[in-house]
Amino acid sequence: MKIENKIKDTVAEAIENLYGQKTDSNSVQINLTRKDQKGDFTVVVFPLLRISKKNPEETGKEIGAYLKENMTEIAEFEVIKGFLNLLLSHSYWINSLNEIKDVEEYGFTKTTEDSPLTMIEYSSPNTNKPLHLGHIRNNLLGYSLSRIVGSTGEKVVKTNIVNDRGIHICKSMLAWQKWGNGATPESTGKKGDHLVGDFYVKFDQEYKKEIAGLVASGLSGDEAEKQSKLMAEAREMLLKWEAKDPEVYELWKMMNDWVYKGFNETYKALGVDFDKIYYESETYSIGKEEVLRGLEEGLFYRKEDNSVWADLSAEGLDEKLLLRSDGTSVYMTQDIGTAKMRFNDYPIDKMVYVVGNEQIYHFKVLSLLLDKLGYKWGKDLVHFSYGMVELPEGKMKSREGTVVDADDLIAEMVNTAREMSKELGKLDGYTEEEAEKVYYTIAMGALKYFILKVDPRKNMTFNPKESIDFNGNTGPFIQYSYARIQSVLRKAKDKNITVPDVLNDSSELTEKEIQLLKMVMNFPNIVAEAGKVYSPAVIANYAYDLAKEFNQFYHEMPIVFEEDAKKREVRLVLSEKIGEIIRQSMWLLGINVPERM
RNA sequence: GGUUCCGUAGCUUAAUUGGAUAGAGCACCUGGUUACGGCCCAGGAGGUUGUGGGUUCGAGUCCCGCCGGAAUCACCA
Repeated sequence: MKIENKIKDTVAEAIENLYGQKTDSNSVQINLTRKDQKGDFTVVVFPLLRISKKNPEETGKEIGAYLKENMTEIAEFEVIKGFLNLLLSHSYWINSLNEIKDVEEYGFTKTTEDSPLTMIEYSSPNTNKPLHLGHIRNNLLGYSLSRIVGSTGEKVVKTNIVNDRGIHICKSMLAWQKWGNGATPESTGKKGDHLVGDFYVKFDQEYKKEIAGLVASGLSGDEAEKQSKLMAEAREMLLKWEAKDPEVYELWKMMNDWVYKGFNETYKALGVDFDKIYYESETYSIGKEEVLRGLEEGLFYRKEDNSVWADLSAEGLDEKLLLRSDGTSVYMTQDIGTAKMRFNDYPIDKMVYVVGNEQIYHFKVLSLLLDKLGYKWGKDLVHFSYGMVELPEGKMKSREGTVVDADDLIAEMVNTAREMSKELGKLDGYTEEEAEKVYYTIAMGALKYFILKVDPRKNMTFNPKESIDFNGNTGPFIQYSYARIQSVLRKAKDKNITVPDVLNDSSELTEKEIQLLKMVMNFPNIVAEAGKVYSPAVIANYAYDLAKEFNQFYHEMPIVFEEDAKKREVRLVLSEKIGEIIRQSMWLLGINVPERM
């Protein structure tokens, strides 16, 4: 049994014995003791005064005395201002370490056949431009979430919905036809997604020129947009695409393939992957069918102009368009279709959408619609929304060219990591290839950690320079701490120091060692917490605290050079376990740790 | 204007879900350490937790009103 629960039970028992009233042990409030106070666990006595009818000091003392009497684990207690602080014995801590030291994947819950299945959708790119910093946040959050949820005992399916159709893609295609001169990724040496993105930009430029010309000839802005020939051509192309016009369709396939190749490179560099990819071009027609089914069942209604709507005013929302008057589908229709396909493919218990917070309203509506259409997870689907990524210079705006390209950013991070590592020269003896791998690990650790450590809901500012710092609350600092532990363990091995299977529980522990053990044993709670609130940031902050605490310990006392064998053994086992937990924590964030750096 | 989210030190952020004196990092200033690795330690400065009320033994956290910022409210995706 977990010690927290044992304390709770015993407190309940104490109350019954002392004051003659039964209490639910779950209502007993217990926390880890604040760092600046003596003690390990704290029982909050205020809520118990109602029962004891005595002052906080007295109540705390009576309960404390009872606990000490009845629990061998408790060595001392102290009551301060209504808080009962309990100090556990050294042998308790060493025995706890004995219990967990050989447990693999400590803190993770294994999935079984009957585990619930959660599907996590993330990434969801458009195929008309390359990925940028905003997508990076999405991908990292989604991937980390899938690992966290998967470690709390749930089955996870990672999925991606690719927005591979629509007017925006026709714009790129049209620009390529008009001004591309047959350019291909091979002929230009450009990554496919970048090449297509260039034509998307080209379209926008030419379109603006055309509008400016029309306005100069005396039209108003609105009229000019209506009269634009370019836009008309793009729309015409979309209609041809929907009609599967062979020429348009082939062009669409070819350009999308270029983009996918490019995306796959970026995904690989980011270290993310998917179990199942859906394409909007395959789901939008299913969405239409679903909407028509809903229409037949009287869930939706048709307006005079033939468009189809859902009335959500009873739920406090507006009317929502589901099919245009010309019968074509909108964003919502496609998401309904995708949901249906997924539901057919997997026995989904819970659906999580990792999508930016600008779409909160959309997902509120989607949830209601899916519920109406009879999907059991529709009502409580989770829209994991996150804030924007900004730069120190200000907001990213694609029109103003201040977007940070994902590939550029990754390359820049690797360069910085290489320069810094070379200066420090700890990789002497590594081959070039091995060293490159380490640079990459550090670069991605910096990038990923910096983005994942902040509360997802908040808008964040990405500062490349700060993120790759080796000190402070950064990924490389944690990676460094891990590498340092491995270095200590190697040293122990060199000196032929071994540890017994079971540590002797009679040795004394220092404050620092106990503090570290407490943190180690709190790891399972942290994982559970992160899974519950869907927050990689919880893991990130924990990993940092643990690394920092270890570094203090490392500084304060010798490990390998400790003369007393019993002490040395405890410290080695503790160090090894902390190394494992740092590795696991970083793994949950999708970050690798190097043996040396 | 309606709805939703956010507001903590110069900057980036945390706070065990309502608990003790709001805790870190970066940057800045003193000093000390630096056996296993760049670490680390002590101290200084920096906070009316946007603001005013309310609930509570107890509020950064819950409720209400303001102020500021963001997003959204399309036959765009």
